[in-house]
Amino acid sequence: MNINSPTDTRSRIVASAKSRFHSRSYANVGIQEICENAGVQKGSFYHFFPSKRDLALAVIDEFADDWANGFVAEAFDPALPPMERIDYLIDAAYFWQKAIKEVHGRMLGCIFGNLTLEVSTQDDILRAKLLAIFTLAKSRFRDALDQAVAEGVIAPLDSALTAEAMLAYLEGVILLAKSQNDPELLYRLGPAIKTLRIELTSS
Amino acid sequence: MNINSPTDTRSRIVASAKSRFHSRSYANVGIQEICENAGVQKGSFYHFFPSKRDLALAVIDEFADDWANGFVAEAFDPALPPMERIDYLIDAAYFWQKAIKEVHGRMLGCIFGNLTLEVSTQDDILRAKLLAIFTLAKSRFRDALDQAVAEGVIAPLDSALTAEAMLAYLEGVILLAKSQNDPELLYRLGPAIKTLRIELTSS
DNA sequence: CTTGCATTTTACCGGTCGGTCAACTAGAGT
DNA sequence: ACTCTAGTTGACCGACCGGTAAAATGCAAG
Repeated sequence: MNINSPTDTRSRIVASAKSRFHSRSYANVGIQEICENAGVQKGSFYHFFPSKRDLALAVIDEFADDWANGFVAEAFDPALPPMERIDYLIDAAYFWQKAIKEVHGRMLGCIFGNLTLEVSTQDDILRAKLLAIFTLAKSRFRDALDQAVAEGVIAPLDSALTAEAMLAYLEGVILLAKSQNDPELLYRLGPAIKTLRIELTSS
Repeated sequence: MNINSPTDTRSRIVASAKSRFHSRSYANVGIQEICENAGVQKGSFYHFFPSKRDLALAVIDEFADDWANGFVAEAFDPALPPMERIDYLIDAAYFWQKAIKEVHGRMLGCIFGNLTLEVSTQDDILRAKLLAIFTLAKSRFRDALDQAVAEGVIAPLDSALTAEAMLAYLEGVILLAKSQNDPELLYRLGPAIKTLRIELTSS
């Protein structure tokens, strides 16, 4: 029992799966292929993961970590004026997708969105995991909106619903951009996210 | 060479594939399963479709027809005031997803969106087909916006970009609703589509 | 030196994948 | 009657699917 990773087998599996699930799809990528790319035997895979679904859960976790510790942490920096955080996030998403396309030749979009549409009718455990990621993202938007309202930067609104609407819009723009294989759509449509508003209903 | 369909084999295949691709995914549904459900032999399938992809193209076409001749035709009725068409479309999408969930137990979402995220990095022909569907949908939004501007109902805006933003928003809301398996999200977030605005840039 | 456990290797399971093929049936045109 | 062809059948292809099991390693603690 070593506190440091005794081997990097598990992480190589996850790394291989991350890029493949992102660039293709869940069902289209087999365990065999992942293992070959990671230089691991299939029996060894099943030592670390009880099933393919558990690999997907680990992949989602790692992507969520990358996301929370990467540009999203920068975008939602509390030191930034709240509405600028949203601009920053859109910018970051744009540059990220653009960078992926330059390297990979394709707009891969958002894995959370990709996986959601692929598996959420077939696997409630994966769906719940994805939903938790979206719920977290939504709360970042909401915090920014609440602060903007508190500072008088924007007029009062239903921050919970508007945050959800903004997240939906971001996912939708990424979807459409993927259908065009063109990240520039994010640049053109992204900034309109701040025009979305859902009013408070009289309680 | 009969102008009437000599048999309904082909249409039974497509009908079986439509419901399965919609409720699961493209990669997850095999030709064998489709054939069994349609009461058709696999060899017969390949008499009508050169490949699985061609079946997907036919499925997309049929869904697009359903869509264009169904509630979308009603929603985008030129007799309706332009902005009401958009309300109508959102309503129709909500009731449709709700009806599907009541029958099927699941929110299945939009097949065009589902397929886009699943296959568009792997098959440019399918991606192009899906893109054409989105382009058509976009033009319906745009026509409504142009007319609303002409009638002075809304302030001038960039109708092409705003139409695209609205379509993106609709797809995004459906995605999020699917992640929650709850069509009510469409009801709560849908109406905010009319708050989206992209201004004309000075030419 | 031995025990014990985590890891790895290798071979294997039944089933399904998308797709092919040759043989056969049935109906329409001549 | 004969031919042509669209449609249909069922067997078959190699490859791959997710997952299993047992034997072999390596390594660390006693």
